[in-house]
Amino acid sequence: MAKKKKDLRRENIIEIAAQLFKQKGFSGTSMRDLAEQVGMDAATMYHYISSKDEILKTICFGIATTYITQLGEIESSDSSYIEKLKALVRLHLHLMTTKGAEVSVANNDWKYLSPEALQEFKDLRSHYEKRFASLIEEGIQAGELQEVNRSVALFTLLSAVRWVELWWKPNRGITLEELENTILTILFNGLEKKQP
Amino acid sequence: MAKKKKDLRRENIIEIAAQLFKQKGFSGTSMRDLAEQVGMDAATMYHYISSKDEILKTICFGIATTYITQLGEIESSDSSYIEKLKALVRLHLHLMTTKGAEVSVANNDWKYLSPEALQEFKDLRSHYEKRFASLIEEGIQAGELQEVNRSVALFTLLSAVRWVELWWKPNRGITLEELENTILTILFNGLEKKQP
DNA sequence: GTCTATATCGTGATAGAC
DNA sequence: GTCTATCACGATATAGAC
Repeated sequence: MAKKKKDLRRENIIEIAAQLFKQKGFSGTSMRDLAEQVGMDAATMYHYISSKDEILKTICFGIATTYITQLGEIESSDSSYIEKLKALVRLHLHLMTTKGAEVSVANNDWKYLSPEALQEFKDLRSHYEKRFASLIEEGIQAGELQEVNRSVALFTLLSAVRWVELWWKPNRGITLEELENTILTILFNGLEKKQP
Repeated sequence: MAKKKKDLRRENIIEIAAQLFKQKGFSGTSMRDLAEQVGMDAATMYHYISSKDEILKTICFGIATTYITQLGEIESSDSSYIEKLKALVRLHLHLMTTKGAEVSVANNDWKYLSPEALQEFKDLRSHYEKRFASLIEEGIQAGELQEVNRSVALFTLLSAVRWVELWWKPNRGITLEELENTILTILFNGLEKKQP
C-alpha cells in the first residue's frame, strides 16, 4: 500500500525539523519556528506529530538503526579488516553527505532525549562502537593495522570525519569520491610524506 | 594588584556555567540551574555577571584568543612544518584536557552568541583556520606532507581530536603523552601497518 | 551582597469552532 | 485539517527591602 498523504506530511515536518535543529539546536528551536518553516500553524502540526520529543526520537533512532544495519552488511562482507574499516568510514561520509541534518541532530542533540529514550540511544551507540572496535582489534591481531590503543583509534576514526557534516555542500569543488579518498589516505597512510 | 573577591566569584560562576553548558547545552541550562550549582540565588548572580549572553561571550572569546595566541608562538618557532602541525594538534589536546568544558562550549554553543559577537567569533575562527591552513600549504610545498586537498587536511586534523574533550578523564588508564603520541601516529603515519 | 517578589515574555501543548 | 484562543509553566532579568 502506498504511503498516505498524512505520512508524507509527517515526514516533511521531521525533515524540516532536522534542518532547524542542526541550525539552532533542539532547545533553540521552538515549535512555532518549525511551524513557520513548514508553512502551517503550530497547533496544526500536532495533527501530524504528537510532541517535540517524538520528533527528536524519530530522527535519532532513524540514524542509529541505519548505522547498525549497514555495519552488519560490512561485517559479513568478504574483505580484509582494512577494507571493512574503510567501508565504515565511507558509510559515515555517505550518511553525512546525504542526511547531513539528521546525522547532525543525532550527533549533537541526542542529550535532549527523554530519559528512557536516552538510555536506549546510548545503548545503541555503545553497541555500535563495540562492534566497530572489534574490527579494529581483529585488524591489529591480523597484522593489518599498527599496534595502537584501540579506543584512541576508534574515536579518532569516528571523529575525524565529523566536520564533513558541517562543511559539505554539493558545489565545494570536490567530488564525494575525492573527499573519501583524501580522508582515507590521511587516516590509513598518514599525512606525512614517505621518504623515497 | 591582586584579584578582588568579586572577580574570583565571577570567574567561579563562569567556570561552573561552562560545565553546565557542556552537559546540557546553552539553551538547556537556566540561570536557576546555574545559581543552584553555584550556591546562591539566581538574582544574586546578577551582582557578578550582567547577563547569560555575557557568560557565553566570555567563555567563547577566552578560548578563541588562547588558541590564536598559542598559534602565534608555534608559527614563530624554529622547526619543520610537520613539527609545527604536530605542536598544533598537541595544543588542541592540551586545551581539551585542561579546559574541556570551555572548549566544548566554544565548539558547540557559539551559535547562541548575540549577532555582533557571533560575527566577531566567526571571524576569529576563520582567521585561525587560515593560518592553520597556511602551515599545511607550506608543508606540502616544502615536500614534508603528502599532496592532498588542503581543506580536507585542515578539517580532518581539527576534527580528529575533538572526541577527546568528551572522553578524557584523568583516570582513563592512558597518560596524556601516550594519547598524544597515538593520535599523532595515526594522523601523520597512518593506521595501516607498513609492509616490512 | 543577598534575598523575596515580580514583571514580561516565550515555551509546549490543548480545546474547540469551523 | 486548519485555525484562534488560551492554559500552565519556566525563562531572563529587575526592583527594592534588609
